[in-house]
Amino acid sequence: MNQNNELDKENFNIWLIEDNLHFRRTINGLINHTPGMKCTNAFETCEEAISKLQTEFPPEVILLDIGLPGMTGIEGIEKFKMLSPSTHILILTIYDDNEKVFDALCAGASGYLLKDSSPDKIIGAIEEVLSGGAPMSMQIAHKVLEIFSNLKPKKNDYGLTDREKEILKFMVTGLTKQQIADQLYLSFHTVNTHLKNIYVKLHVNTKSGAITKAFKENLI
Amino acid sequence: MNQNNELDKENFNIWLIEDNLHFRRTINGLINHTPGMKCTNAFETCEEAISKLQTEFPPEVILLDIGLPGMTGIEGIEKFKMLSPSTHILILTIYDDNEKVFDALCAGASGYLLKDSSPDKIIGAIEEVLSGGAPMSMQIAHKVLEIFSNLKPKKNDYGLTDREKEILKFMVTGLTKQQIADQLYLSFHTVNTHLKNIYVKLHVNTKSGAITKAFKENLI
DNA sequence: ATGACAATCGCACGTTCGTGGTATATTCGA
DNA sequence: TCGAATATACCACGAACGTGCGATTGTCAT
Repeated sequence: MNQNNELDKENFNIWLIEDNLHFRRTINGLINHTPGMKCTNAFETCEEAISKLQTEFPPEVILLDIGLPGMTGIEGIEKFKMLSPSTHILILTIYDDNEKVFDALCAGASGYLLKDSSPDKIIGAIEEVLSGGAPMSMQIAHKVLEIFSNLKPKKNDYGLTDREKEILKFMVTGLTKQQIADQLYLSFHTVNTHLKNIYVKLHVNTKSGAITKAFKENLI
Repeated sequence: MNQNNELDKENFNIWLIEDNLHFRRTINGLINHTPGMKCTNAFETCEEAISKLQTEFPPEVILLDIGLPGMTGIEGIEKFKMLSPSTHILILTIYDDNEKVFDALCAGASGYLLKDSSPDKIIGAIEEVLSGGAPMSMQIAHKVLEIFSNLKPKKNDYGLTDREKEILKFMVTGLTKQQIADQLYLSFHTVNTHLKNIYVKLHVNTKSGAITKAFKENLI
């Protein structure tokens, strides 16, 4: 164990989860014909892989399809990441809709490949994951940045003044009017007035409404 | 204009914004020695580039440094995107901290390269951007996915029951207890009790606090 | 079948909020 | 220099909230 010759040989264990038999065999063969990699397990479902995790050491990389029968790949990612956080999960799927991509990456996937990727790309992606990268198909990378740019609406601040924004921030922390007044060395009445003005500008009439709007429209 | 021979020749205009003279010259030369690309302008600051945009047609791609004197690259991205939404902005910088990466991509950058990228990679990235991709250095891609996985804490739901989560959702919409009761065909007292229990579980004691927590911890 | 939990309903009391007013000082651009 | 906007402050009253006590019903696993 001390003389770890696995690392010297760079013989990495890779698991494959893919319900399509043909594709499973193809990828399996591809990996096993690559020096330094070994596909030690190939499953049809996440459930099988998870039960195997109880008895075997986790692999360095799991190649995972998303559209699986039974447990969906997204749920699978979360499970795997719980059972073996250091295992890299590389998505290999036909799905490229924003929702799936977003969910998979949020769940902790280390990369996302589309199934039209060439064998070279797939092997390259595994290597990239092993060296700390985050391989993505071109389309996926594009989608990822798209998601980012939609992440910050940051549009109109409804004409809130600086003071009003400041008070809004305090509101969000859950303070009462009196507590906000104390924090800012103001009179209760002043804070009260500011709140009234904020409500008008945000078209709400409760603290709750103001807070919800603040979060949804990135006013804070 | 109809016989658009620019596209046939694939002669793409590229602008460069970079305050380091040496680097600017290097990249400039690199681009101009690549068939199909032309670095038609090289600036030291975003301000210069923006004023040029008033009189010249925007380029297909802008290579942009982030650590600039005057207007920061992030602000620059927003300005460029406003003036010419179709122009791709490719970040080329030494900065790789999460904050900068996140802000740049949210602002609308189409790619993010680190300055230690090889000339090949830089040219390749420009080509990738032009063909609808989103090139990123390996480290950046990794950070991007890291940001994603931190995006959804989605951890403990504080043991809220289904009913409590449902009521929490209504709370977020700004309804009063009585209104929530009406919506769910419940007594005011029932809703009141649920709120009390929610407060205990979330460790808050106001609607505002519950809503804030709901947003911050993705309970909704 | 017994206990734990969830969901429902009730009352009372003090606190906080939302809203209708009014009013003054300061700042700042037209 | 003269409004307009902003920040500040005050009062009063009904509505809504937060919290202390209850209680009954059903489910579900031990």
